[in-house]
Amino acid sequence: MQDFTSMTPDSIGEAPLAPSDGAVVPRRIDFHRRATGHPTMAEVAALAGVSLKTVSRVINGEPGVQPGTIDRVRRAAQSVGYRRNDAAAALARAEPQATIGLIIEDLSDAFYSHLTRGVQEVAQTNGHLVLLSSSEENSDLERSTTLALAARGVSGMIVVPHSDDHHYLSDVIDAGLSVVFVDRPPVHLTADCVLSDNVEGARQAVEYLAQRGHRRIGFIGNDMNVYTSTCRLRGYEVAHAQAGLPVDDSLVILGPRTEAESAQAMHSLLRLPDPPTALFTQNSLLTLGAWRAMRDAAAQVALIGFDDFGLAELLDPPVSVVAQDPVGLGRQAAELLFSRLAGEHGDAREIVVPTRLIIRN
Amino acid sequence: MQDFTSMTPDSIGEAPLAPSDGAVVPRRIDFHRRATGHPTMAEVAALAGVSLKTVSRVINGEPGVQPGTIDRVRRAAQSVGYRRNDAAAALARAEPQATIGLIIEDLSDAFYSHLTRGVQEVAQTNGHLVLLSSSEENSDLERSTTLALAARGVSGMIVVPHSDDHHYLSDVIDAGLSVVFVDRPPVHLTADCVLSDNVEGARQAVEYLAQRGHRRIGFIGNDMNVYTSTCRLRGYEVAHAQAGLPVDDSLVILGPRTEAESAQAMHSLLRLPDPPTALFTQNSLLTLGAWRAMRDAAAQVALIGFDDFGLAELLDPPVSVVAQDPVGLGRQAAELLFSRLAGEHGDAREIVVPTRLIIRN
DNA sequence: ACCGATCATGACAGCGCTGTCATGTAGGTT
DNA sequence: AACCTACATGACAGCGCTGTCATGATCGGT
Repeated sequence: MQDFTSMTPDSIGEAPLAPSDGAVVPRRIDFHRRATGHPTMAEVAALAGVSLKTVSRVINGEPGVQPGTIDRVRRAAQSVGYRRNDAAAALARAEPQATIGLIIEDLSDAFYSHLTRGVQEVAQTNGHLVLLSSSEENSDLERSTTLALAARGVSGMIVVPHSDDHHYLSDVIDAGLSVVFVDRPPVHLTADCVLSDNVEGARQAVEYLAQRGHRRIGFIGNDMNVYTSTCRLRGYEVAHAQAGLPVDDSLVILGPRTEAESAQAMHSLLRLPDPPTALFTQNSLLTLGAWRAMRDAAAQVALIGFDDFGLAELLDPPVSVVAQDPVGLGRQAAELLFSRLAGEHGDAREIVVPTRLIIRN
Repeated sequence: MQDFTSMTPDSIGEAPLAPSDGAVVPRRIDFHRRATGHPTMAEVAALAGVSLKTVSRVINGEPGVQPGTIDRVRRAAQSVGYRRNDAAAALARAEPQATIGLIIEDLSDAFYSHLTRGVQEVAQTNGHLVLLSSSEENSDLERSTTLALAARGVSGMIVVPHSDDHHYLSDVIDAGLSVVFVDRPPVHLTADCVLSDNVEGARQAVEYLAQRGHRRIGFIGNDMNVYTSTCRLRGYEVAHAQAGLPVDDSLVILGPRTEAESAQAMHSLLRLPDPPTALFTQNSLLTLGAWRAMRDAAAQVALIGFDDFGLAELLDPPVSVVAQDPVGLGRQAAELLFSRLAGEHGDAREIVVPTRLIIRN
């Protein structure tokens, strides 16, 4: 402490000025520094009159440095606004940076943004940052973006997969990178994944309708290339089987992807000689389309949609839903990932997050 | 090409096995490699029988390598699943990684998730990834998270500021890091920023109401600590002035932050001896609260809310709004940031993104 | 007063990669 | 044949940092 005051002025004044032995002295060093912007540990060390390693010790809170020295280094660091270069630190430690990658389809979709929030939350508690990337429902982009994340040195990643084949990921996984899939399982690859209970959620909804006496229950869903569609249709079928109801194929419409297409599908259902008295829709877009069609036709059809959406309760009539828990999905996926990062080995796990039937009326 | 086939077998078989000069040979190297996971350029080089630098040339597509060599290196890289360590590359180049930071308050808010999408889009086109961080409306967190991003070596960052003082950022900015503020301007700091046209948007809405003959127009808004509140209230006042209407303070309620509080505020307005015939609300949460209160009271009050929200048109009655363009805000902010990164200097710029009055009825 | 133990500190190599410069080789010129 | 000019390739230092080990100083014990 006491030699701090007597020492600092010298070291401060001296070290940074040093060059005095020639005219061709590379001022480049100084110049270079400006390019990167940040001051380095070496500069702090020179300022504080200690070795680089001692600065490293202080910055990282390692023990075995005298209080006086700590103080001196801290002040020097303060005075030049030093901040550690995490990338370099990670490199030297031969470990990945505290960052996890997240690949989703479309952030403007509420489902994904909530999922992202869940991931972000858990990442933050674990002192990690989230490197975000959007696949825009494009398989090539998903692939390249995934590999880009891997190259960026993330510790692990969470993927909402879109492409049909995640084989390309096995290299990355073999190389020690943990990957957790969420919302849909990986294809051609076994890996951790976190899913909504699609079959059961759909089953419950349709069961509810059946219990209320409905015998003709329609289904509007995407085409069967989408994993969730398949599951939710299965739930619909299971519920029928359990209720002893036959599935009438004319009530099952697969294909619509937009709200308008769904509305059209609903109109065609309503025009049937023996139209459905209830309807189950497979996602919120389709739900909304069907709802519109019902409203326009002033039809009295009981509706339950998969996936909740804002204001569903404020519509007239309000919309009952099978609510997923996107934030929970994200959280669980992140927690699973961090448990892997913490060294938990063992077989790939599949976590199923329950859904909740919300009847609004 | 032709010497490739004759050469590969040798080099492949030989190089990795090399150690044969002692018993104490550090197998640790091999061990270490497994820890990081990824193979390195050195390994690819050994495999291909070339120098590390040549591998670097091939991987980075630098010119001046013979086609045959390129091929050999490519195959070697393929065979071990090589992927470059971007962090190390960035370090060696003494430049930041191709990553921009984004700090927002809450991803589960549609406004922010759309904004994020805009940023993400532009980042992707520019070959950058987005490092996401949430401030959770907590100033300390905003501060620490911002500095964490800076330490992570982002090229620049986009901030939706929450804290009242961004002075702490000036160090970072001085160090050469570009920062763009979005949705709200920086405080105690001049820097680039991208804003919605809050005053004008609000003014237009209130002007519209006034033109429709309304003389008593209410206002429900947050307290005045929030930048956007201030602006939107100003727009309300300006419209009154232009229409020659007095502002009746009993019609202006500041403070509500939740939907319920807004509903309460609306109820109290309706109980006034001379209640408003129209209402302007300052954000979608407050809009919804007021709408609920109006519906519950079966009151006939013309409503325009700032900020659009999903399904506003499906409500009964539908809700007119001043729509912002959150994706556009994000895009513009990112574009401004990239123009800075591209070397565009000059004074701090302020970009104002227009709003759009959407009358639904 | 001597010796090993304890402690604070520093020197140095190396993380995985790139920039710079040196080296060696093949081809063309006189 | 001697020379110069590309050109392909490699050796080496260094980006900013950390781990390991060495060094010198300080201390108590006998």
